[in-house]
Amino acid sequence: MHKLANLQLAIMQTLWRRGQATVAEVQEDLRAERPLAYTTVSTMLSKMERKKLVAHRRQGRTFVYRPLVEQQHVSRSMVVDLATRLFAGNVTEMVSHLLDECDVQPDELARLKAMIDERERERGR
Amino acid sequence: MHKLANLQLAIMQTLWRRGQATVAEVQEDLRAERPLAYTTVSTMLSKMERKKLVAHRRQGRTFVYRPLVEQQHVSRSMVVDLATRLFAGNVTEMVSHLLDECDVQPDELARLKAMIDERERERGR
DNA sequence: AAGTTAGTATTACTCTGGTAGTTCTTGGCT
DNA sequence: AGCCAAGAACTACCAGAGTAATACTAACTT
Repeated sequence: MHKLANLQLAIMQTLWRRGQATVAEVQEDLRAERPLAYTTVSTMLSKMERKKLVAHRRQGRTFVYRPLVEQQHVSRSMVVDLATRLFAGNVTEMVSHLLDECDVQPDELARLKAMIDERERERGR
Repeated sequence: MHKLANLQLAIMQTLWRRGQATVAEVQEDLRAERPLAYTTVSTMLSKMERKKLVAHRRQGRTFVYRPLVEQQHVSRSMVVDLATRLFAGNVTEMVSHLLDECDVQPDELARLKAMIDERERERGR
């Protein structure tokens, strides 16, 4: 069960997006949102490596990191975890809160309904 | 923006459910899921009081705690926070993951669709 | 009145996440 | 060959969550 904290998740996001990245690249990607010292990113990546979230290989003198866990996997476990802790797994309530707060576009709603129909059909069989 | 960690959220849940509670009651409620020393719960409540999450009044020699933040409020901010951090606010994706993992009953799906229809109607006007 | 006990107050310790400075190393350039 | 700079390694520090033992206090019981 992988549950990532704020910064660690942000770092994983850039690794997922790029496939792999050096410390400098991760730092660059995060700069706009949160400007961090080079060594901060580096330290974090080391800690994440200890936890088997990422791995690195050498390329010349620099390290190139790659993710070891899948985005899908992490997303799911975090979403489910929150749903469990907040609503005892009551999905409807969770979705309700989601729709309340983020104001969702009509086409988004349509897509959602389509998705649900899909599931219903699968279930029905 | 209130973002509660694991135990603190669990404690809030019991306060929300009961309206108010003593340390002993909270401890009892949590016992099944996580057996904690009386003083652990007590310490935690003190810390939460410093953060204005709860308040207490005396009743005889014992403290009765009550929540200072609303469940709705906390739920929403935590859900939205996660949606933002995981999916850049893409609600559909979040719901998709939700439905993937928790396997949802048909009547639950129906209720979800109904809810979406509701929103569509509101939006349409 | 004195002792037991339920409960609060105090203190302390560990772990993880986050942040970064300082030092060491080495590859590339002149 | 020797220097320079980029990057890794090491060390350190703080805050917050979680966990609990110990010390103190006052209420009830006999």
